[in-house]
Amino acid sequence: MASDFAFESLNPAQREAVAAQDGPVMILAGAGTGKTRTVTCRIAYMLERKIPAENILAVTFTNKAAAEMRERIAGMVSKKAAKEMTVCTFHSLCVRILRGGIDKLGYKKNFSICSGSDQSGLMKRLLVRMGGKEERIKPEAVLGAISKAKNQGLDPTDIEDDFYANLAVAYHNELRAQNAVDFDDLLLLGEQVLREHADVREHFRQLYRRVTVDEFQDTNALQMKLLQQLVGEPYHVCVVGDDDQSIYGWRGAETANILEFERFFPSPKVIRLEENYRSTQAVLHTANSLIKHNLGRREKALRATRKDGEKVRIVAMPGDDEEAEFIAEEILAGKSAAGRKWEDFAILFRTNGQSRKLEMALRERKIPYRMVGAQSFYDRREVRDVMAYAQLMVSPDSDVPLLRVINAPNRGIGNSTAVLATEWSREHHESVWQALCDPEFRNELGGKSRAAIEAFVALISGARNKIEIGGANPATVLEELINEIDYRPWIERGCKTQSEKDQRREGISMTLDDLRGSIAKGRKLQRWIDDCALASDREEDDLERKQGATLITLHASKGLEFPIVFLVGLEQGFLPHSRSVAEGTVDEERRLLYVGITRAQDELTMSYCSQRVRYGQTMACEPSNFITELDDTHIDHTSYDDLLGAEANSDELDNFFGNLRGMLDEVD
DNA sequence: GACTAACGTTTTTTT
DNA sequence: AACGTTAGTC
Repeated sequence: MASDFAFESLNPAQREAVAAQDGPVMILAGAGTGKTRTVTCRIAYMLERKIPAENILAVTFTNKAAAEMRERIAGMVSKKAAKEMTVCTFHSLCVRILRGGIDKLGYKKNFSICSGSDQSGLMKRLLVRMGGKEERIKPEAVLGAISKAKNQGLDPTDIEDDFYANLAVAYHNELRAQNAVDFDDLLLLGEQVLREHADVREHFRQLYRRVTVDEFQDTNALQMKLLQQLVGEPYHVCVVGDDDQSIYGWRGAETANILEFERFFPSPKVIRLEENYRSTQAVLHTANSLIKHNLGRREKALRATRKDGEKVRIVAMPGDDEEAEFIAEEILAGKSAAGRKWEDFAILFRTNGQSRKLEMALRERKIPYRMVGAQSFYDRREVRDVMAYAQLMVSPDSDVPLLRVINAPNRGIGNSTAVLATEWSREHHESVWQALCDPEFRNELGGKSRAAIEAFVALISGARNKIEIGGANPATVLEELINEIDYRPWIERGCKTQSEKDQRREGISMTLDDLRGSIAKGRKLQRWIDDCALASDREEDDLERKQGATLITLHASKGLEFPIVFLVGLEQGFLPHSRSVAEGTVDEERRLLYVGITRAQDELTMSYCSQRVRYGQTMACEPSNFITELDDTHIDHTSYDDLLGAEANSDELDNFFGNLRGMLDEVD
């Protein structure tokens, strides 16, 4: 037997999971049952058994989760082994597969990945071209429909709405012409190349002999197909998940994958982890009483290993201002009275828009906090622009980045010229870049535009030559280019506040530094661009560096835990969200709340408001129906007013609520 | 083509 | 309330 680094600290079910190394394995791991620990131990044990690290693949849901898992394994076994394993998302796995074999599908190997605002920009142009502008269709709506179809394994031309189907075709052709793919194409083409090319398939099956898939409840039909291609006999595949925590149905996730796993991978060993180590009995009981209301789930007996603990509080708030103030004061009080760290507190909400008042309340009290989510770093304008220039260094024929920066900063190539160039490129079946280089096209233009275009072409070509012919460091070349075009002054001119300016400047330098670091590690420019496109993860370093209370959406909170949790906005329309009510997906909202509740280790406070400001207007709110579904055994129902009255005797709080009243009066 | 002012829209969740 | 888009002006 191996030197059991962890065996003795595991419970019997966890031990069984670690020991079950061969053939298909399904681990059904309820919230807080030590899932990550079990999975990392299981992989560490593989390494212990001298399975070569390069044969191990672990697929996670986010890049951050991948980094974490790798780190934890590194802590248990050798750093070297952890480095040699493949731990990544389905999407980055597919990039890996496609960088080697996409030419088999008729793409050039230097394909680019179109994501985020570039994708919306492309769709927006298509809407204009195809006359969908009058109907005020949102590009994101079309992209969403296309994405959904692709992930369900449908052809986008099958989309019900004819106009959408046409747009889907145009969108696909456009990407195809640019040798570009979107996120969904990565999976689609990855699966296709494995399915159609036995040599590629065998290569990867030989390479990844041991596959683990985390957060399996969030995989969709397409990812399941991919997994089937990737895993051959004798099916050393392990999936880990919890159907109660499936919250990505809107992205095509199918809990059916959990139920159907055994159909694809015969007679799997099924192991249940049901002992919850995270939460108090009060929290867990409350969570269980809620999730019970979902039909068609795998019944689970989640057992608390901890004592009852503090009662769960449900607080009725007059409005969202009071809610924010109350929580901020609670954090302040909890920090000093109970000796908690800022990091012990988390505030969970349904939509990103709900964070603003909370942020303000925290900032007023100088409570440090970190916002997880919100706008992705990589979708910030200046970052996108810099990356677009980087991409032009690699492949100037990519229209999307080219059109993005053709006039950023302003260089005298306005919209009308850009449209002319695009049309010319379409007529001549070439890229926009090629059109710009074409003397015939230039002759069509006025002298001013022509000179501007010639300068632009010279700029990009010059930079490309420095890298390709001169062998210069791409990071240096890009930095010089950014300086040469006076990008910084231009972007700063559009800023209203100083902090905005600082932010932009920081974004630019962080991007350039990141590239420099990546190049220093010996990576190619293309690789860096790929990593950025896939890492829609937030500023990871920033996240780890920054200390403080956590503000986070319910979705992003999955997999995390906090000693003290505030869950706000339990109102009809927010939780469940009105859209989910309309679409008949309230079950998923219930799971979302379940995920939120089970994040709490020691204390949980949920709140709802009678009114809330939306679109600058005050609106009345009803308490969420979910509240009535909860079992009250461990719940303390109170209201803002109750707490005001009850705490009136306490000196330190007296002041606070006095102040609060004062503020309210001012508002009124 | 660039800049400004008025207008209208917005808020689900993310690889 | 705040942001992005659009129309109108120089």
